[in-house]
Amino acid sequence: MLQDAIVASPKTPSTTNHLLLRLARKEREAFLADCEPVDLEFGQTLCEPDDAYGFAWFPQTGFISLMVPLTGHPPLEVGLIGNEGMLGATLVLGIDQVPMRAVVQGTGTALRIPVAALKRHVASDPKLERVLNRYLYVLLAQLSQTAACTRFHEIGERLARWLLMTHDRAQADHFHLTHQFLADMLGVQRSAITIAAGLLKDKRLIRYSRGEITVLSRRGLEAASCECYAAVMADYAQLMG
Amino acid sequence: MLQDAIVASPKTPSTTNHLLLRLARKEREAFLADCEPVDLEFGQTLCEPDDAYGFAWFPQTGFISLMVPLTGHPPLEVGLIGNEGMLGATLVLGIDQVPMRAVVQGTGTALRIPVAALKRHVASDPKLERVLNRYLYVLLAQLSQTAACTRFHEIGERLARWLLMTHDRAQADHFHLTHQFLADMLGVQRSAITIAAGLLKDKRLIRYSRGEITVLSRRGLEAASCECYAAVMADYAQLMG
DNA sequence: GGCGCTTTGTTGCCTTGCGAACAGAATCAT
DNA sequence: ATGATTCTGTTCGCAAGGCAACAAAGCGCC
Repeated sequence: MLQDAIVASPKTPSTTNHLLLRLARKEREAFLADCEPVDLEFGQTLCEPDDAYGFAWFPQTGFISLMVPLTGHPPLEVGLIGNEGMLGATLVLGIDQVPMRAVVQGTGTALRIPVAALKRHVASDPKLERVLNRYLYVLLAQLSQTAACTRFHEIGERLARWLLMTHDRAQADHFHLTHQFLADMLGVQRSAITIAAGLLKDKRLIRYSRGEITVLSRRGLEAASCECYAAVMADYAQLMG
Repeated sequence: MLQDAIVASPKTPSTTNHLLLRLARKEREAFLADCEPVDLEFGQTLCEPDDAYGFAWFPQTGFISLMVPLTGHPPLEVGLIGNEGMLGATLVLGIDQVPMRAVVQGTGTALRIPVAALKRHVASDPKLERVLNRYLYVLLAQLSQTAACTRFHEIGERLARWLLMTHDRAQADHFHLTHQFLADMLGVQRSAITIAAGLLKDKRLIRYSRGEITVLSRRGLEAASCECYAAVMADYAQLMG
């Protein structure tokens, strides 16, 4: 999978990022020529709130969490970005920063493009602008949905939703996540995750051991998750196609 | 105050909306010529999630809540729009809808402009585009902050924050809000509001009786509120101010 | 003045989930 | 092997806030 992303002839670099795949061939190639493949390493912080961006990132196989830090509390995850999206969507607004912290959450690769180059491409390719605009809208929808979800839905439902989102972005049935890590993402106690995960395990929806989680039944997880998973997917499908 | 908004010579209509006040005089006049003053009535629903917009609204003295409905739960408020902002910021992305419900929450007036006219002005006035882009960014910041706030902060802090936000937008020390209404906004029990409001009353920060709330000490409310009030204000000031 | 509606005050029970602590199991380094 | 570390399972007490019910007070309407 990593191969798909970076092994390509110099003339026609390819990508697995869904946003970039929407561009016309010619513009995509021009865009990719300005990109640089980089490794995303688990735990790496790509930016802090109000940091100026130097680059935008288009994940290929890795994925990135958007987190809101509050003093005196663990940071809360409010968005997840994989190869269906990008980090830096607000650049299309002409604002070179983001109000959140971005942390690599799944090791893998991404394409990185300097802000100036991105802006140049946006100015010259209406289709690119359109794609980024739409993605920004989806991000907005995701944020608002997540706000309500975090308030009202129970840990088990939220865990199932989160596993599904990760499953989509990991592009594999199997990924590394400890209970502690999940607790941090959802903003809950570690022991609450152990209990909720234990229930999912009992229902044979997932298997796990020492941080290695395997999804056994997507369908089951979808039934166990709150409506928010489907809602966000529907928004994405409606706008991005 | 209502007078400011709608009494103006036909040649130079004026506005109290901060976004529109940022436009150059000539463009503002052209913009206002396409606007229609409308009354916002408490409780009125301006749009539902995924509705197509017919208009964008620029509040002058009224204000509007953005709410996320979840099945089986009361809808949760995630954003508040007064004369510092607008309803329909996503139009600048070329998307004629919003992922949330918009409900009038403070009776007053707004300027309403048809979507097509707004787009025409955005295309011809880079300053307008810039203002709307920046406002959209602020909205994004507000959403993410609110998501974390709703998760972690206590009812008393959130109530104080919410009263401050309303105070700013009501442009008066006095407004109509029952405990039940506050409970719906914050997504909590009515009796929890009675208790939290009782504490603020004991501290002489507010006074209230049968839905009529008076702010006695902004400073005190700021101290009683969580960091989120200041954070959102700072974002707004940094980008718009 | 009396009736009824709305708003606020208060109480008690219950659930969820937090905080903290500890035990066992798997993995890793030496 | 053996000890250290990391991860998972489990427990207990506790606090915040949900849920429900009801009392009292203010206000408007006849």
